[in-house]
Amino acid sequence: MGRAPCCEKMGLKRGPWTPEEDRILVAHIERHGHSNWRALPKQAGLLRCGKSCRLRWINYLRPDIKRGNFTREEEDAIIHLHHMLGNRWSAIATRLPGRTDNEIKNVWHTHLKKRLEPKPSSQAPKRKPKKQQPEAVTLDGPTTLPVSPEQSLSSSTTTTTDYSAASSLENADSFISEEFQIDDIFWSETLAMTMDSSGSPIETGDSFGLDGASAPSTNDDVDFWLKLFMQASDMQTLPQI
DNA sequence: AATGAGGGCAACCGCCAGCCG
DNA sequence: TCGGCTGGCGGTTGCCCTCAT
Repeated sequence: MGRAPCCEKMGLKRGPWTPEEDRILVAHIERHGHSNWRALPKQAGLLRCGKSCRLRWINYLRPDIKRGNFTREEEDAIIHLHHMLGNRWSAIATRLPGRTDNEIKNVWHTHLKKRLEPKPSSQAPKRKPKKQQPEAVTLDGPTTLPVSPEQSLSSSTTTTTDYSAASSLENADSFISEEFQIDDIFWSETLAMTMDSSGSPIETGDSFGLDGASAPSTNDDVDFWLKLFMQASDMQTLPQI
């Protein structure tokens, strides 16, 4: 299975897109669609490779892209979905309408991963957050992970980073919006709903690591967590997750 | 005011899987 | 069945901006 070259390197522009290129790409896609990314730039008169066009469209120009800072709910959703799915950013993105895998990946690496890392108490951040919109959450602040006793579903296993981080986060004393707390009641109800017919909890497996290589071992596991999370979304009055 | 450090994010790179002739 | 082509994905890079000194 030979590998096609990404694009013809010669004569193709790289780097940031100009407003004019954006306009051309959007106009072309609106008129003709994007049935063939490879042929698209030539048809549209763009000196870009098809991959670049696709990326630009998907990550930036698509009309349904939601711009702006991630909300607390979205960040919590990412944390939770990442716990479920690992580094499957596209899968996570499908659960967050308007957000792209690239964006989620960036947010994870720049904000959320740090947030979950245990913070040495003696090391206060030296810099203020770069920018904050009014509705934006404090990126360095604590989060409200849906941690509960029922996480023994997987706590009997060798989960490491997330739970320690979660517990440290739980100990944080900064403001946490009550509205988005997921408490024991939630877990009791949700888990009760996800019992199988025999009344025993669905086996969740033990492979929800962070490295992607240890993603859920079966589709059933993923389905379980996705179902669980969607139910959580319904119950927590989340606007859209 | 200058400058170096660090963070954020758009874009690129390389691999993989599926489709099709 | 095989091999080429394409779209899609995750990892990584590098530029630009902000902040601390």
